[in-house]
Amino acid sequence: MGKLDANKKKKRESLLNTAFNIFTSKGVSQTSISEIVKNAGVAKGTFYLYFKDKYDIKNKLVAHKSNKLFMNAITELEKHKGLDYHERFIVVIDNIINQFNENKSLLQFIAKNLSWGIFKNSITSNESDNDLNFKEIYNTIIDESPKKLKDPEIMLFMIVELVSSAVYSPILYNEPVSIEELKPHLYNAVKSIIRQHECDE
Amino acid sequence: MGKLDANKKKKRESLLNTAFNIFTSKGVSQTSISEIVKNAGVAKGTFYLYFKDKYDIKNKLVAHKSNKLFMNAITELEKHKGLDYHERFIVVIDNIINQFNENKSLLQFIAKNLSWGIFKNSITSNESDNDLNFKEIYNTIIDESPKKLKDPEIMLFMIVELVSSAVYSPILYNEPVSIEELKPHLYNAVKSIIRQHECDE
Amino acid sequence: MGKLDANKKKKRESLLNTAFNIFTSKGVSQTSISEIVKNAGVAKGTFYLYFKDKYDIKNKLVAHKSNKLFMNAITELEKHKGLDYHERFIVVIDNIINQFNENKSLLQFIAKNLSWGIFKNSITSNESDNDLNFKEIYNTIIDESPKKLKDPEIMLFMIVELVSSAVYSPILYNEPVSIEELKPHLYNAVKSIIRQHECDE
Amino acid sequence: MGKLDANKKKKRESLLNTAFNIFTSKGVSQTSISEIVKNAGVAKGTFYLYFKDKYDIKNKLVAHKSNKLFMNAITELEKHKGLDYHERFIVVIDNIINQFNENKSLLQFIAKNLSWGIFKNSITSNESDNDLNFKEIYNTIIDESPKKLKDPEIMLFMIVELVSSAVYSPILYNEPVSIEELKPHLYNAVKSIIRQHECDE
DNA sequence: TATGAATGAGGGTTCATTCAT
DNA sequence: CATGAATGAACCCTCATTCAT
Repeated sequence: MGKLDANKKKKRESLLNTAFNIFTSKGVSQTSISEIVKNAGVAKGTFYLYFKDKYDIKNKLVAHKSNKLFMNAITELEKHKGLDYHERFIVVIDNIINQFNENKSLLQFIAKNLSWGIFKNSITSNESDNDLNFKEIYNTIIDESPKKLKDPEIMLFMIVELVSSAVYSPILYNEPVSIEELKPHLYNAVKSIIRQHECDE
Repeated sequence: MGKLDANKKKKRESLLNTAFNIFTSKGVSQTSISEIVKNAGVAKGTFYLYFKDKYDIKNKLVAHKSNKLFMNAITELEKHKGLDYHERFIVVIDNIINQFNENKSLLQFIAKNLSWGIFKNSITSNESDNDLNFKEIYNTIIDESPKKLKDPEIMLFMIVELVSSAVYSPILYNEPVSIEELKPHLYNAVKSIIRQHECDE
Repeated sequence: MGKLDANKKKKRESLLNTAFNIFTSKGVSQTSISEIVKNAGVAKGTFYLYFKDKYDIKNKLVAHKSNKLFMNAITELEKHKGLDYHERFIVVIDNIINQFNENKSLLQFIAKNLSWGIFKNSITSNESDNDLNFKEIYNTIIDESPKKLKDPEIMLFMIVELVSSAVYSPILYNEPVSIEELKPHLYNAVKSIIRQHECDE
Repeated sequence: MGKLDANKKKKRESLLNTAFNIFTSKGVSQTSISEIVKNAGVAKGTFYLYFKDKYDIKNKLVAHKSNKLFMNAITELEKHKGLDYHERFIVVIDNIINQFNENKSLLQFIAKNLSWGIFKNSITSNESDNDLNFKEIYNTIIDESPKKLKDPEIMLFMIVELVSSAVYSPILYNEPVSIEELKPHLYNAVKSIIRQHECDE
């Protein structure tokens, strides 16, 4: 890679990082492109060499950040091969919650976009950025189950919605309880949702 | 009430109704005050006699609309005195879901604000608008239970989050399934969350 | 008319006059709205209260200025009731040429728009600004002729094109001759065009 | 000519052709250099190796295109040696009109610049492009006349202005009549202008 | 109270031009 | 010669807010 290409990459990265920081600190709609470029240390016109507009950079950030989020969770999962199905489920959820807990601005940024929409988009979209194959993950989760699952998609949907929605307030405001206090209840709820979708033989 | 007062009230109502319609059709951040007053048929300056800015009117609308939402659900609940505790819970949830289903722009408008935040705000805030006493409702729900509940607030929190999050996509996009298909699964999940919080004697 | 309305009119006039001056001194496409409002002594936003964009104000100026041009010529014509048809024709043309000669920036501004296009637009358009009825003038010119005219519209078209095109360079640059030197030749040419369209009986 | 020189010439030609196409399709002021180079398939910096700015390339195009226009007309004229003076005049005019009629974007592009200005510029300027000697043509036209002409320059001026102005609307919009309907009237007008400048002996 | 003309800061975007490669 | 990434001034336009009426 030549010096020029490296420089281009640096500029793009700088814009992405700066945009992420400002987006998380004051919201996307309150952020202006002027502010992004000023903080990124590039000229206004440069922004338009890399992104179409504010929403283009936002979408690329959402895709990029959530991709990393799931990648990390999958990596963690591979360390727990021995666990049973229900527990492996919890490992993934727990890892994601912990990532959010350690990086609250990440939570704030993708909270509104996470949940089912992201699964859908991630599976269908084929961004070059997107090196994670959600379809495969999805199938792996479903197929791994030792018992046959009734309506596995609905089950997964409800779990994703419950978790993504319920972690927000505890992590950010300790309301109504801290995330650590919530965890056992939440994981019990998840397990009971799974159990309800398992066919009895 | 004098004629003048009536006129005042009419202007305020007109602004609120118009703002709600435009907010739901094109989003809050895309709506300008100019557009609201033009459609409401009042002068620009008049807006500032009743509201501080766009976000003031938005917040008042959220409070007002969600208040009405719960009022309707409580009214419905009173028609089902005979049912047992779990079923009465479902009656409330079902009623709210149905309201959203029949008024999708309402869902879109308060979806992002509903969930636990609204309970909290509604309980603490003392808007003159706000004639519903959430605290009382909350206590009623908890106390009504025949069995003693462990951590009733966490239970309620998880139910509110699960329901408010999970209805959005099915109602608006039939994704991953229609709201009618989702309902039985969702209500089972709710019931099992309740069951987990009931103390065995 | 109240003080407010008077003020509004003054602002609008100021914008029109300023725009005309800048347009004629450096061309429409080289003129920015910023420059117009700065010289007119009003705020940028004010421009948009009165005009849609730069081309809106340009069109209104063209219509307004050419209207005045023809009005003056017609007024002059009424002083020469006794003259014969050909001479009355020349009176109108001569008057318009003299107006241009005394107001060279006017010539520069509407030269590109004058000619047949303006007749057409003026006849069809119904601007409230436009208090001159071109259709009527056109008919008057045609009907006044003592001899029957063949293809009167084509005759008029050629005269308008010849005159509007031929005066530009002599008035502005004295090229290839001064306008006064050109006049006799031009008027002879006009008369011979008319003569060719008169039916011999 | 070396391969490199050929390549240079090719780039320049590509820029000229592309610019002409875009200029005629959307107007000079609406065309950006970015668009020209993108369509010409060269880099942005390359434009500045050949032309000073947008108006430089425009002027070179006008000179080039009108030069070709007259060259073609002269070539045609040489096929009609036997005709008399008036008819040879008409042959030139007719040929130019036909060229415009077959290439309407050419008309649109040079219409505003054609007329007397082009004669003047073409005679005086000594562009390397400009291999046609207008001065010579001009003299030939004047000298060819069998009768002595009064003020031949004014005569030529009026003819050029009349023709160049009158063909625009008929060719592009068939207004007020088609160019074919206009031709006989126009040629009669031209002939009568010539006749008026011929000295009777 | 109610009005709406006026404001001007600040938004997004374009583009001619430069210059290191 | 040729490139195209980078620049930043300048563009058009919107809009929340004010204030004289």
